[in-house]
Amino acid sequence: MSLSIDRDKRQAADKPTLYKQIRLDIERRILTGEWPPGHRIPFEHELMARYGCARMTVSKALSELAQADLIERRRRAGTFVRRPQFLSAVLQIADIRAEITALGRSYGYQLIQCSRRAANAADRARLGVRKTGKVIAIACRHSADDVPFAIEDRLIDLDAVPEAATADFAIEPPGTWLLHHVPWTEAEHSISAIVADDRAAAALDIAIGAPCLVIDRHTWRSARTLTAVRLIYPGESHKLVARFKGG
Amino acid sequence: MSLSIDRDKRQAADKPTLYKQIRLDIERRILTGEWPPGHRIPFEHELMARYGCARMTVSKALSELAQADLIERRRRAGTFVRRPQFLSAVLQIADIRAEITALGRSYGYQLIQCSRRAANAADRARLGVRKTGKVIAIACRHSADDVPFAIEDRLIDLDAVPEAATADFAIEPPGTWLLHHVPWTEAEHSISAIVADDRAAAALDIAIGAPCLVIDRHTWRSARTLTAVRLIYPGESHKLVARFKGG
DNA sequence: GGTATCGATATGTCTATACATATAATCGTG
DNA sequence: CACGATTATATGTATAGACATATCGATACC
Repeated sequence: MSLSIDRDKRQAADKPTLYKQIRLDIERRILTGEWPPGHRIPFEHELMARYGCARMTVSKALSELAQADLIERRRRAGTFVRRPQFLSAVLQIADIRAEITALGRSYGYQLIQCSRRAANAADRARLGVRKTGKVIAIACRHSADDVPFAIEDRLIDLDAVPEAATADFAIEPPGTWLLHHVPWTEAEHSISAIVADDRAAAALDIAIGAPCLVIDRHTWRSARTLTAVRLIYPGESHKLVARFKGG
Repeated sequence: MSLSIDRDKRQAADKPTLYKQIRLDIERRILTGEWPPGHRIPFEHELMARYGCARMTVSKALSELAQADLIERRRRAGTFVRRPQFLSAVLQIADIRAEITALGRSYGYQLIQCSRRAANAADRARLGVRKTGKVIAIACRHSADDVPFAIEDRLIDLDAVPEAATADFAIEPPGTWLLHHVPWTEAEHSISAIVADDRAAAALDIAIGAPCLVIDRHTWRSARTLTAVRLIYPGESHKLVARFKGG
């Protein structure tokens, strides 16, 4: 009673289970435009009949498609193909030490400067806080195979992260320490390009005026600022790569 | 370019069902580091006992976490916490026209050059294809409120996207046309920084040597290259912003 | 016309059970 | 010991049935 299902011919990788066949079949119809955005997908009981299976099985296929944001399910109304999504990229950025070691290169770290002070006006502006308080200001450099990889300029709000007072940033990079000790709930990246000034050029061993990629990252826990960091990478040697799926 | 970003929104007012509670509970333990990468999550039968439910219920929770790449499940061995993606941002990138108009600014578009030709060696390398075939090469400029916003340099594989031959890229930007006519399954971004050469400087009305942000985007449908595009933005006036949640 | 109620309906969650399948661990044999 | 065969086990898929829940539409009421 089950009717034949077109199999994806370009990859015969894993064994097709029924719910995966259903998922791929629907996915194909959506991606080819046969079922355009807004189209109502057949009801679960219709799909049960079409594929000759139990409702839980089609439900599993549809749930995965919903989790992948390809379709939208509404009680009583039915299941619908979602509006075309914008390109959506998952940018995965490990901390720098993990990133370099993951590449199989040796990681080097030099603390350039680390001071503890009462937040001045510039610090407060950068952290986006109003009250005065204590901060730690850190400048350091990361290198891969002894070649400068990035320089880091960081402020940590000591009132929000009091444990940071006990950390030794001469040994462990602040980014790594924070990731392992401080849970965060929100972050914001701002990526831009600058040309190297004399300080950056000297630290990165590049020419003044060379292009650099800049990541400004601000991290919060429940609306409370934890840290603000600026990372400067040589722009020609470094790339941020994001690979993703969409439809 | 203020590529806008928000992260998933639909977790807020969910009534806690059992499987969701289980999922959130495990998610929390992973994100707080209580269960670090490589840690073996309790077996399904242990979780059944802990939460007092059927195996299908914990299985559903674990399956969703596996689909989100937070955990890895191996038959006979168990379920393990994956190497965390420390920072992961969902960048939602509209095509440039939609982006500019969404900002309430007027969109302008100028086609600089458009030609159809047999792919030369450089084209094939850029598209990552072996066979010779026809391509469309396009250069154009996007502006917001009559200020240059970005320049675009694009190749379209005509064998993969034959419909592109009928499009009029003097009227509609190629990115917009593609987004509306060609479904894609995979894409890759590479973000880097360069300094403006004379051509970019002239087109963007900036100084030669000024920093620029570059996005190289490659798009596939089922392992078939569709298009490769390089977008160059003035680096000081535009930023890629990603805001997201995490743990 | 406007509004409150209520029933029908599609999805959402959960259970208990069954068998399939991949593979870590063990056992047996040369 | 080395190595192939066997077994135990955790996950993977599938089922039928039950009840929950959101909500569209119609009906009744003001």
